Amino acid sequence: MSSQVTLKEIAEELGLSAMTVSRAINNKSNVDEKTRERVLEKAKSMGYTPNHVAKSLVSKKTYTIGVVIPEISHAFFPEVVRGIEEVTYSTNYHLILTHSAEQFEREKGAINTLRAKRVDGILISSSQTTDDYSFYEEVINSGIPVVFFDRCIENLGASCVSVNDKESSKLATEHVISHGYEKIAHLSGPLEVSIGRERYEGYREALEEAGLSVRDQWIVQSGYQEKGGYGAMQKLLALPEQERPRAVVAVNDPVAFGAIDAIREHGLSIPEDIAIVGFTDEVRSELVSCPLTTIHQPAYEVGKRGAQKLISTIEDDEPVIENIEIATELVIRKSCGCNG
Amino acid sequence: MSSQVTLKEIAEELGLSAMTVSRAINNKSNVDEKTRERVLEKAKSMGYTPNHVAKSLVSKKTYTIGVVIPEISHAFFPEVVRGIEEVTYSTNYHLILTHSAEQFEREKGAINTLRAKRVDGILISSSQTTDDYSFYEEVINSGIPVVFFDRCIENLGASCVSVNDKESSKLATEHVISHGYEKIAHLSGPLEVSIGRERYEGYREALEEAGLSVRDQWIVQSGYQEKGGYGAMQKLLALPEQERPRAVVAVNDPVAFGAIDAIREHGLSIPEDIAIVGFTDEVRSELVSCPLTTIHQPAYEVGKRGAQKLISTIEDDEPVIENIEIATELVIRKSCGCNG
DNA sequence: TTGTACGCGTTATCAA
DNA sequence: TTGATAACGCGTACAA
Repeated sequence: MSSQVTLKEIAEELGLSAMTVSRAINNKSNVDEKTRERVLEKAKSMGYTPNHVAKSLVSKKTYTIGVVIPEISHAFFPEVVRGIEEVTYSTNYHLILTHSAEQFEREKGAINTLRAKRVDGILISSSQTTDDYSFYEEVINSGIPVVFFDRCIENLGASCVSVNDKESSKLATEHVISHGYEKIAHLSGPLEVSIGRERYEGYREALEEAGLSVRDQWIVQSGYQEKGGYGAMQKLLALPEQERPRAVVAVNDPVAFGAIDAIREHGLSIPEDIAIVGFTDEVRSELVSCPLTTIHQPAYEVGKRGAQKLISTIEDDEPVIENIEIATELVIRKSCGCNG
Repeated sequence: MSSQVTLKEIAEELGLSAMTVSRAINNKSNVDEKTRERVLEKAKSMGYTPNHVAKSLVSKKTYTIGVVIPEISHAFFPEVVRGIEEVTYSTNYHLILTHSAEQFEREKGAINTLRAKRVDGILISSSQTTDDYSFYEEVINSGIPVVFFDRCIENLGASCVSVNDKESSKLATEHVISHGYEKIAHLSGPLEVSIGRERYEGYREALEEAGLSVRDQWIVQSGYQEKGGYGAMQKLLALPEQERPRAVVAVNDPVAFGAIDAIREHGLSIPEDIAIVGFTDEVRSELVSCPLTTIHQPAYEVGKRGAQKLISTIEDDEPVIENIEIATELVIRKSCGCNG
């Protein structure tokens, strides 16, 4: 923060008070037109830039929101950020981007610093290692507007924007079932986080309603990353052949890709030996050698709605807390063996 | 910015002065141990969060840097942001992300607000519609540390982190030439922006050194996006058949993808009828139906080095201004017809 | 060890 | 229309 021209300096140059200069620059009505012109000219020639830090100190408003993202590498999130950015841009807010790398400690640190920076609100997608809800409760109770997106913690008094995870997961699973598969495994996220739990429940419900057995050994925690998917799939492949699943419902696309690697390394092919469906529909999904059947998640829309909800929570006198669900779409490609 | 607990309030509760509380919280040595404990406990129970806005006003330091990105949708940039974030995280800075959508006016607005927010420095990748260097000059002369990345404006007194664009482009072009192609077109970025100009020059030099003619009609401005590549390629395809190029060097991968669409729609195939090389090596490049030969640009590294350079510019007493070039790699796939 | 005074750049308020 | 004063929350410099 290099030393900058201040209102006072402009005032001295002009033989005015800082207050008048302030008024002129902020287009207040009660300034003589000539005075205003003199001030504006001088301000320009001196290279004046208003100091928002000082403004924020008195106004208690920073026009900045914090965004907490668990994994920048997951292609879903940059799209979300694009949606957020579009909204903040048009509403004159700015966005501080933080990244928890799926570590709750890092996430807590980020949130605390965002609070210290007095952002006007925070958009959070919680990390997969989240376990301490009381932290969120404190944050929310402190009065700072919070909106969760994608990975939500509900019933904490904060709004939430996500897709209809459970239904979507159920739909994907039903799709697999309807094509005759019976031995269906699930690579799941941590069940503490909304998307992990809901997608698991969708999978489970689909199986139960179809009268298929839900076997514990077919439900393996994979986390949300490729590596986790790879490892989890290896566990499934290590099962005796007759106990091995014939289809896999993955919690998201990266996990599905990891699983696909494991399946191939095992000498099996997709979808002939094992069918697989994902959840996200990221860039790679339609391009990989066996295009992935998956749930299309409108990332941009999630970001946009999340940002809109946060900003209305910030600005409205009596903000409504709500869970917003955004519709997904089942995209049928080849990996489920139901098509082409 | 909800109303928050202040040092003064804690002090009143405890019958101390705000100063003592401040010292206790900031771990200064000259505080009685018992007092410190009382303060810390009270601060915690009252939910105190330090106010960085007030701190920044005094210290003239925000521990925040601004990042200006031309196009979030281009997969290169989220990777860059990941690199930046890694550095800011480990150095205790934060990152305000702005997006110019390739519009210079929007970029100027973003930079001005970042200055008003008193960020400690700005990382800029300029938009393709940039035409007014005097704006950058003013910004840099105002004393705020600036580092350009990827799309650089040189000789303005700011450091720059980019890949060796000219050499890389030359290398890619030479590769095409070495496989017998002679009619080689270039889909170029705006020549005002460093990468546009340098990649063009690399292309041109390669042709000249090989004794091939550089024909104006084979050099078409495409911008940096898919759509631009599509349109530019259509112009080339509209040429009389014998004047039509047999190979295309695209300024980046998105443009190459756009061009590929145009070529296919024209009923031609790649690489048989027209060969093409890109520049970026983004996620999709190896996955598309005809994998793209391209220059691998280490995006994460660019972000990391850019952030490091910016932060050292901020913190060093006598910062060195330099152009940092990061090495690329030619990745040979199928689209150039030279392989597999 | 603790406290007081002052300033950071700005604006709200009241007075001239 | 303009100006003086105080306040926002904190830390430096000095005094007690």
